[in-house]
Amino acid sequence: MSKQQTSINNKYDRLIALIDMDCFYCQVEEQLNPELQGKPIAVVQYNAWRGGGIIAVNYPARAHGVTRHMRGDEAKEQCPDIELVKVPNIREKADLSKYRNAGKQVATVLQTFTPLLTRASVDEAYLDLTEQVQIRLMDMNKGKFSLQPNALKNTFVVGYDSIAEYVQDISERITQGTDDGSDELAHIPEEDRKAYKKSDIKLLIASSIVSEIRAAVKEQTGYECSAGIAHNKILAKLVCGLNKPNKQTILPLKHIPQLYKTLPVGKVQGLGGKFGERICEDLGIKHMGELIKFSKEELQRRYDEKNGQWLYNMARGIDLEAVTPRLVSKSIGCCKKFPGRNAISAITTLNHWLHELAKEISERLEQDELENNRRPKQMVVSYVQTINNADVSSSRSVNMTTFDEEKIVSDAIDVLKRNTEKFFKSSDNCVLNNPIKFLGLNVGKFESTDVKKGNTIQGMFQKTIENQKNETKDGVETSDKTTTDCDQTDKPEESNGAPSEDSKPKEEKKSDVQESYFAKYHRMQLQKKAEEEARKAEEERRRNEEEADEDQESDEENTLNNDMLMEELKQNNQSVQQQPEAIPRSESPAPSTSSNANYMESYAEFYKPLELPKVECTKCGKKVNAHEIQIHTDEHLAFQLTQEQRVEFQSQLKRNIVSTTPAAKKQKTTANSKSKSPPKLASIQKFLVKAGQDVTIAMPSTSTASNVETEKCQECGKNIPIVELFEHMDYHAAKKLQDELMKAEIANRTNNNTIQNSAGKNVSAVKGKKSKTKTSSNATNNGAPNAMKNIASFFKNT
DNA sequence: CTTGGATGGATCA
DNA sequence: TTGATCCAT
Repeated sequence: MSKQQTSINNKYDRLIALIDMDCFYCQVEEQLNPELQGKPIAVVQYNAWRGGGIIAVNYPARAHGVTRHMRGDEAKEQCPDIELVKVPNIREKADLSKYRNAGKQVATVLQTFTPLLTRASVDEAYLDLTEQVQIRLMDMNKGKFSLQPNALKNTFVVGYDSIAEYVQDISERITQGTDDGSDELAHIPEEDRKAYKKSDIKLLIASSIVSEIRAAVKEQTGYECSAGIAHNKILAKLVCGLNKPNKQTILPLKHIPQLYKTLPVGKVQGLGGKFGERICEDLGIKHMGELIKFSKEELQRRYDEKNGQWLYNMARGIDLEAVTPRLVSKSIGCCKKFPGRNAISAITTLNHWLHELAKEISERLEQDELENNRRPKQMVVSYVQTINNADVSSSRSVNMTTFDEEKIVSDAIDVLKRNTEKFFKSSDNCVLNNPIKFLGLNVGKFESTDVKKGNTIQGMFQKTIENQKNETKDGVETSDKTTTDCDQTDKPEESNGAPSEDSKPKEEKKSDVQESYFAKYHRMQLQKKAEEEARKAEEERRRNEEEADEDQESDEENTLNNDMLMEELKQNNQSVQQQPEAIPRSESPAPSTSSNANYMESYAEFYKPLELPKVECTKCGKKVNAHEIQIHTDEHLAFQLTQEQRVEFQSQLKRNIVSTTPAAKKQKTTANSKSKSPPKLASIQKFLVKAGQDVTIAMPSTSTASNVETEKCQECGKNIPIVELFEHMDYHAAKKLQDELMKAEIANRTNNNTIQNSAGKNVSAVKGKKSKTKTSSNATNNGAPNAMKNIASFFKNT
């Protein structure tokens, strides 16, 4: 099945963030060994040969010119002070479980903000924040939320010198009204204008949420990350890399062309390989911007319908791929290369390595089952052999029934024998006919072990919710009539100190219910730790031996006494490396984009369902589309869950609202006191009317059919059809923002603070033209509460 | 002497 | 569905 797509009509409606951990492995190591903090480090695996292969470099080291693709020794040359941290070996194989666990920890935090996230890799996740932005817009409207400087910290905007200019730009466009922006909008197709106009406000709000997310990640895990915020995945990913580390970048629609102008085609995800190269050659282009010249027909003719359509869209900054909720990987695998002479040629060697791989798989599966209640149905054995000097890769699958190591091994051997012609050398049935230079075991096709719910998405949601319920059981019970805004009573702040040093995953502490699960989990952790210790000792001993041995053959051969067999094979394998012709194959895949209808249906499951049966939410009483109820409930739960974690934020936020601006204070009190009574006409509106200025965002017309379900707008008292409520609230929120901005302008006259763009790291191509003078005082607003200022302080004096 | 190694996702015939 | 291949980090 093709990937889920959103409707082309929603192309500017979604708010997507990519969160990417900064040099993640290094951060993990630094946290594990605080002595390393601040020093240049790199993480290497297998440091026997030339200092080992670098798999991560921290920023101090990068400053010295150390990059990945270097060996440890080269890094030392570049940066003599560098600390090379070696990935531990388990069973003579690099063990990355540390990083997997750390990644899981991060994902756990991310999950509390939205269920709509895809874990893209161990250190990256896509989040769809569309609904959260809507909620926040409403909160803003109710005065429960206002943008604070902290929310804009470390934030960059493509095309602007600073976030301040961006905010100001938004402000100006709002106050100047629709007509003034028509220059800009003139090129925008009529049907897109509405979304286009709201884009910047929403991106800004999304960015403020991302700020909180990143702060929460930092607070709860100790890890720093960067983020990109845009209307789709690919652009979010793209801009995430623009400012690093520990920064986030917004991509406004308006500046996509500018960004594209000098953006090498290969930078776009999906175009980094052969397909991208082929495009550049075929079309004689280098930059994304040049792609816009080509018609959809031509692109489709050259590259097939799907790829052509996708390219056509991408050239316009459009990517419709949905963020599908997925927290756990679809497959679990491990593999190892046996390069050159190390190629496996003896059956005993093969057996040995299969056992090692099987052990790892089996262990990880056990763990996985505990955590995720699932078992794989299938195992894939993949291998690369050298057959008369050419590499041949193959893979075979077998059904999987048990995690038993022996069974896994024998199955693997079976498929190998079955599918490798003349498995053994004719002379000797101990020697493989074709040496194996790569071996991998991969399991997948998971099946839920939870018999009640299948492994349908619905079921998984259900289960997630149940887990969360259990974890919060002692906390918030149902029945309280809180809305999703979750206006909580202030709790005493508990200093959520630095992340604990102990290496146990955080999940453990989360709860004391579900004894058996955690007991089991804990036991496994301890056991694993013990085993690790033992292995470390063993490893240490062996390394010492190796170091004594000047002629560094690989560990494997030393361990296995099949040198003679190897020698025999060396003769045959005086390999000439052959460069396979770099002829582009047939259509390389690009992310799919068939613009067929009905993706809305699939996407809608997670986003905005159309008219369908409704059910009443037991928590807020709101009527929700039936198949949306789980997500809706999830939201409540997410808020409940994160209450403790976020109470600090929230109360801080409130204090700031109260303490910074009298106006904000007033807003807040009115918001609280009015409760149900029809709101007095918001002062903004009056102000606006008085000022005789147009509003950018016109009050959306509401349908008046009598049979639609409506809800009374808290702000203006009108009955608004539920389906239009979000949009309606947008309208108010936009005005609120405008109000904020105007107040800010006023305040600005007495307040000179500006926000400083911390580094000149902007992509040169996308630098804004306007470079207004900035005060050079590095007005940091970190930390100190009284340094927290209202958004007003972010305006420049012009 | 190994176009980095381990890992995961996705596409296509 | 399977196996080969590509892509990304």
